Amino acid sequence: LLRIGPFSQLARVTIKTLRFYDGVGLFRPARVDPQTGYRLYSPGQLPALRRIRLLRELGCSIAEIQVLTSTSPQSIENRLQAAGLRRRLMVAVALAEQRLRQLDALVGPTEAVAHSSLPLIERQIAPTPAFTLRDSVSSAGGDIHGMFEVAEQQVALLGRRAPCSPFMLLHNMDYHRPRIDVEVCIPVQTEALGSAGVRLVEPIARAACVEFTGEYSQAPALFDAALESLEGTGACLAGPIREVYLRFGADQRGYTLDPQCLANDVRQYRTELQIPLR
Amino acid sequence: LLRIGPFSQLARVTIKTLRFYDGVGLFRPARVDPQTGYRLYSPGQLPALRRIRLLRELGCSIAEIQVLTSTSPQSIENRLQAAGLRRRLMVAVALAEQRLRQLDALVGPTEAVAHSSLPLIERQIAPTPAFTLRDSVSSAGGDIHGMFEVAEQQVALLGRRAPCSPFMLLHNMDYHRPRIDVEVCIPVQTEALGSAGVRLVEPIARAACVEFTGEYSQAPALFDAALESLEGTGACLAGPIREVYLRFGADQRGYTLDPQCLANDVRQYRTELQIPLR
DNA sequence: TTGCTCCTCACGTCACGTGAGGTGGC
DNA sequence: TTGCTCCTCACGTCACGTGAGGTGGC
Repeated sequence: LLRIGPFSQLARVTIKTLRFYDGVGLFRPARVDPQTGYRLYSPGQLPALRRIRLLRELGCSIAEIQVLTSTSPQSIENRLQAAGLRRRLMVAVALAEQRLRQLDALVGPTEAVAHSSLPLIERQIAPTPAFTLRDSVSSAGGDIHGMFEVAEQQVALLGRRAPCSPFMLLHNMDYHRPRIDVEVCIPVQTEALGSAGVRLVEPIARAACVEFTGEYSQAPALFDAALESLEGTGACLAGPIREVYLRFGADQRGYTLDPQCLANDVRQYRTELQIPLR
Repeated sequence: LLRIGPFSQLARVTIKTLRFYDGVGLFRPARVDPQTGYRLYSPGQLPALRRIRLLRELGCSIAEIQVLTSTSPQSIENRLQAAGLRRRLMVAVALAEQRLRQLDALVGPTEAVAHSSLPLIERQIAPTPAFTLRDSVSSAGGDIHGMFEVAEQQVALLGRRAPCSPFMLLHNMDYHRPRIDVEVCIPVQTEALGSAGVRLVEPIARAACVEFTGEYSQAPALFDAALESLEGTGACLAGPIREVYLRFGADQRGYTLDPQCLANDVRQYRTELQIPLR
């Protein structure tokens, strides 16, 4: 059993949210220590909480979720309700897209400015087995660097490093926030699938790709420019954005990397941005 | 100058919202009667309010809108901000679509149930000049019938009725709400374009169409079924849904309709549902 | 006079977040 | 003992909505 802190990190919700859900009776801890009042959660409760969070993000109110999750999950009513959710979300998406068009009309024809010659290349990205570590970090600091250090050390212990570039998934698809939801990925050999922390990272059917040199802080602006230049094409974002580190710096404490992919000077760093489209 | 009530109807916002915006200084009435305290708005303020509402629906906070609308609308910062909005909305849409897929995965493969043989036909719909009347009405009552009566009477006065079926646009794209945003449309001859209340209703490049017989109350369920049966196709809702009244009842007070499109018995009503797709 | 609209002011709502003041565990 | 985590309780936030109690205009 986990205390509220570790459990909240696993579930990617705040402690405050867990206490709130306990208070309204939506999601209760597995056990409450009668001495201390500490809430204790079991990892087995994660799927239930994930379902609740999904429904919230789909626009359900707490009261609706109470109803949906209190009845047997296999009941027909439940499925019908789920169908209603589908419709609701489709409608929400359609309304959002309509507003997008209204916004474009309001701002006026985005002259040729944005459609400058950004060297966007469309590619397919193959599925990749990788050791991954996911966390919500400050977009400012060097937290991601630390995560890569830990991940490389773990892979070194595993002894199945694949000779490919490490990369990162940006799950919230948006650089412009104080905190971002990132998953750092170290490619490993296929045989390592099944080890703890290793998963098959999904392929991308259609990715718009750009490379850049130097500081990582350029990525957000480049991402914006890429989205802008896709404006008239009707393309939509279709999943987490990836940053692939072609040449980068590393501490190499407890592991060793191929010197070909390393650079001492930030100005020689080389990174590719991959934007999944539909 | 209009009092708050009529202005709120024109702008499709509540009186409470207008008072709230006045209170926080976001959107002020053109004049306030010093005697009564009555707020007086000019129709010329409508575009500004529409812009504010659009920004709200795009997810801007009141504070952000204050900043965006206080500077000159042509300033470069403003356009950049608008670009940021574009990104924000694209990201929101992508996240929503991702959740849609998660939902489908959660509910499990929607067996062959929904994909039953709904006779959906894809068609193009031509642009149509029409006299239109738009309002937010209760989805339960017969308010829409009343709107059609008024509209037909107006068109009779105009004397340019086109021999086509009247129809309705459901702007919120969702039947399942207490109040719906509808625009009733009476087709008129092209020459009537320019008369008050007459506009060219947009074409639909791709519409999924179904006809049904009898009570209008069947439309919501049919709409749901249509969306469900489109599930695997990747199609998205692309605009307001239309109901076309092929055969229907009418009071004909002050106007006369072609008997071919009329039915005395509800059971002989004939309606087509047109769902714009992308 | 009636019925409708408008006013202000205070409080409610929704899903949490913030912060104070205090305790438990290593 | 220190530093960290946890607790409760009360209040704050955001963008309005609700309702009371009262006035203006035809």
